[in-house]
Amino acid sequence: MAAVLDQDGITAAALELISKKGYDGLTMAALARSLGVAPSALYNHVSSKDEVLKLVEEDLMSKVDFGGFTTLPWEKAVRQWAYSYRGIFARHTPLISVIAVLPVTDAPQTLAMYEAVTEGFLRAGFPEQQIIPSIVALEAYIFGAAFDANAPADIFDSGKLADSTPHFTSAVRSLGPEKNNYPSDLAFSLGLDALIAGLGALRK
Amino acid sequence: MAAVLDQDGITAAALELISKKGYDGLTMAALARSLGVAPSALYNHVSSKDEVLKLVEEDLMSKVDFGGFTTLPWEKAVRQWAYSYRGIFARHTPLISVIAVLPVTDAPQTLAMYEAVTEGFLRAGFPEQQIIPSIVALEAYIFGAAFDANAPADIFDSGKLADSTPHFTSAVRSLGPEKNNYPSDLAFSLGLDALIAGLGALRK
DNA sequence: CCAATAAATGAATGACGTTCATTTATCTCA
DNA sequence: TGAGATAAATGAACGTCATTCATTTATTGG
Repeated sequence: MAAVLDQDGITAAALELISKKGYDGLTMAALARSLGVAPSALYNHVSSKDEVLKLVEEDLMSKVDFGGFTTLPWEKAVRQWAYSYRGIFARHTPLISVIAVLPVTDAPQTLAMYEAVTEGFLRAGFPEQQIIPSIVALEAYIFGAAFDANAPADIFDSGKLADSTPHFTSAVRSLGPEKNNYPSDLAFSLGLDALIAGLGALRK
Repeated sequence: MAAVLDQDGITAAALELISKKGYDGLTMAALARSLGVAPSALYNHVSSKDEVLKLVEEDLMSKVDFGGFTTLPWEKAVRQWAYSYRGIFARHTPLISVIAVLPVTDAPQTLAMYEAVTEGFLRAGFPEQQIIPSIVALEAYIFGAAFDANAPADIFDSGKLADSTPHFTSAVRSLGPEKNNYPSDLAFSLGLDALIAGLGALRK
């Protein structure tokens, strides 16, 4: 029979569906409909919805910009990589719980990224044993920050409990003249600088 | 009618169910069964499963140890708080996507924690405007690290693609004589030290 | 040209969260 | 004491999912 479907097409359709309807809109039925096919037909090409998510994840990983590790000083390369990584996964937070625990075996794009980042760390003078822990720490921060980037502006509104949390409430107010100015970007930059400085000191 | 149920009982039952069967086992039906009640009875006390998750979250927040902020030097207090926070949520990662985006309004335990942490930062000499961004950065790292703590030991096994990722594969091997020695704890300590050093420099 | 195979179909299944009309027990107040 | 009013529990029913499977259909290779 004419191959209407394949994994690449499914991945592309899933990405488009996610961008239009979000992760709630990503159902096997909706995915099949967008491909003009019955839901059960998808199972000839993927074994489960989880595999669809893995395909999407790999595709996203290939879009993370790690090019700086061959052209820029280490600090700038890390910053560029981290911003790109966070920017992409901030719009795909439901994938983070999958990725963070997913073995890299048979995830070529993910491995390619790790290889490039590792090379960049080596070139910058990191001892080999420090590299993986450093990358893990950076990734943890990036994933956490990706969640943050989706927080509503009023996440720190203490509401009617403001009286019992005076210092916190005042600190929130101090962020700007407008109430509830959530500092996701400022915080990301602040923490990233700290991590870069602290990890950078591990170089020999 | 005799009040068989209330929010505290539901929260406690949910926590026990989670600890025994994990988050997959936390269904409204299972929760009701563990309370000796019909599923629909739960809806007299909570408006949705999401509210159950919020109740669980608040309960966990009350268990995070932020006591050091009144008794220890800032660095040690942050470390104690961060380890406690990560330790608790590492076993509750499905909640992280909820928390990270949940307004603190009407979350008294969460607010109490933020108030204590804010006070600790003030006492340590942080400018008011730097405090919330610093906390946000630390929390991002803690949440990301909580995911990490659940990664399987062989997450970095490059498998048959090892040949195309020589530097990365070698860096992973360098971590220990045994293959696939996942450095979640080492990485957490490394990144946390970096963050503490970097953020600590913001004190006046 | 036929048989093997890959792919698509549609009906069915079993979880799951949630709703709702109804029943049941307790509390309030005359 | 007794009669509402009310809070709480019930069980049946829904709609939405992911997933399975027997069956049909089209293509391909020997």
